[in-house]
Formats: sequence, C-alpha cells, structure tokens
Amino acid sequence: MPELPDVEVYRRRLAHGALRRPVDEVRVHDATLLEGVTAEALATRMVGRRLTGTARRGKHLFARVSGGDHLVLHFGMTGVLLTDDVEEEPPRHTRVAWTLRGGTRLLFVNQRKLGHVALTGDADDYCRRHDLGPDALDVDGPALRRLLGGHRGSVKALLMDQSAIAGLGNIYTDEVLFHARLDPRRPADGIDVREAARVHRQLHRVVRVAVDAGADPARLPRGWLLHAREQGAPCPRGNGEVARVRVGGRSTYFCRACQS
DNA sequence: ACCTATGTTATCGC
DNA sequence: GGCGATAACATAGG
Repeated sequence: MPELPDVEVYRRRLAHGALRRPVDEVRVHDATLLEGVTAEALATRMVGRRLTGTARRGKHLFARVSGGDHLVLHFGMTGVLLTDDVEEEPPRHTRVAWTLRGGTRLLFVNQRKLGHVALTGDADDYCRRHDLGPDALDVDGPALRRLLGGHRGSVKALLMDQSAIAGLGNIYTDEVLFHARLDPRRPADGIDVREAARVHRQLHRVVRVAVDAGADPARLPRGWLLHAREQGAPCPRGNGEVARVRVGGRSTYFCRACQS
C-alpha cells in the first residue's frame, strides 16, 4: 500500500486518533524493524510522553514526541498504521504497538518486514541522512523541469527516485505517466516543456484525488490505470491494450497507444 | 519449484 | 559521478 497517498492517510489517522494522550506502553513484537534504537530505548523514550504533532515527507511519517524526539515510521511494501482498542486482539503481523491512555492503541503492522521504526531528535536531519528529496507535493513546475533536465535515465526512474522527489512509488508513478500520456521509458532529459507541465499537473491531480479517496483503490476513478495493471488488459482510455515492461527494475504498465 | 509483489540499499560493470 | 542491472532483505500467494 504505502506510497505518498497511503502514508498521508496514515498521518491523518494518527493526527486524529493518537495525539495528546500519554503513552502507557510500547510493545515491540518484532525488533527487526527497529532502526538505530533498541526495544528498551524505544519504550524508555516514549512511555509517559505524548505524541503532539505529525509530519510527512514522501513515504516517511513523523510524529513529534513530547520531550523532543520524533517517531519515524516507514512502511516498506506492506506496512500499515492502524488504531484499535487494547481490548481487541491485534492483527497478524503487528510488529510494534503503542498503548495510549484511555485504551486506544496505535499499531504498526507489516507483513514483509521491510519498513522501519526509528526515533530521531531532528526530522530534517533524518531526511538528510536518508537522502530524501522534497515531498512530491512541494515540487513546483520549474523545480520538476530542472529535475527532468538533469537526468539521462528514464522519466519513470526519476519520478521513483526518492532523493529527487519523495513520495511516488511504482503504482502511482505509472498512474501519473498514464494521465500525462508519456512513455515511462522516455529519457527524462528528453521531456519538453509542455510534457513536463503535463507531468506536474497530473502528479498533483493524481495524488490529490488519491488522498481524497483515502488511498482506497476501490474508491479511485474507473478510468485509472491501477485497475488495469495486467498485460493485455484493455486500456482504461479505450485505445489500445495495457503492456507490461520492466523499467528501473520494476514492472511497469502503460498503453502504447496513449503514451508516447 | 517457479514467478510475482505498493520499497530501499549495496554492489558490479559500463 | 550517473545509470542500469542484479541481488538482497522477509513473507505470502498464485
């Protein structure tokens, strides 16, 4: 699930359901996902404190912890952030659980263990150390044009490069390029000004619509490519059929008739 | 047994 | 240094 729209949904979930209540317990069910912090240190630095605010940069979610720390959550390919009640049985693959005063519980659930849970004193510094570029929604037209012009690789590889633009993953990159009607294999520095404007416009539109739909595929428009990610599927725009190629090491779906 | 999968990182070769 | 390809991480499903 977790690309920018999904993580934004998690951020709002945390902001609306988990702030300002003291942390009563931190339970680490699987420490493999902890990055640079032990289970003991995570508990010591969080129990008795409160989450006081949220931020997101690309696919990384930050929650300010009273006392000066910031909780960092990264979801990998299969992570989700849920809230439930302490009385309930936590779902399978729950890796870390925070019990909050009043009985709400925050759950970091991750089937494949590719994500991270960390603590940092400085979120910007964390982003620098992890080479995170600006959030995709903060990249304006001229900045995007500069990025495109500076890369000889494919436009898809650039859009997925988190050090260039943070937030787009495999699914939404394909979606943006489908709506911008560009072949994902096109060299980024060969994209002209009009095409770059389409990428910028569609990037913002696709992300906004996805966030408004709660990043729930079932609620995303019928005409979107993500419903047709299968070789030979009819193109959602009714032209050709969907092709599958490999770009930047990832399965890439696009319509040869619509995208050039 | 094989392939695939919404992510990231290290390594090798050009 | 940039870029593509590949494997690795860990797990599940077809």
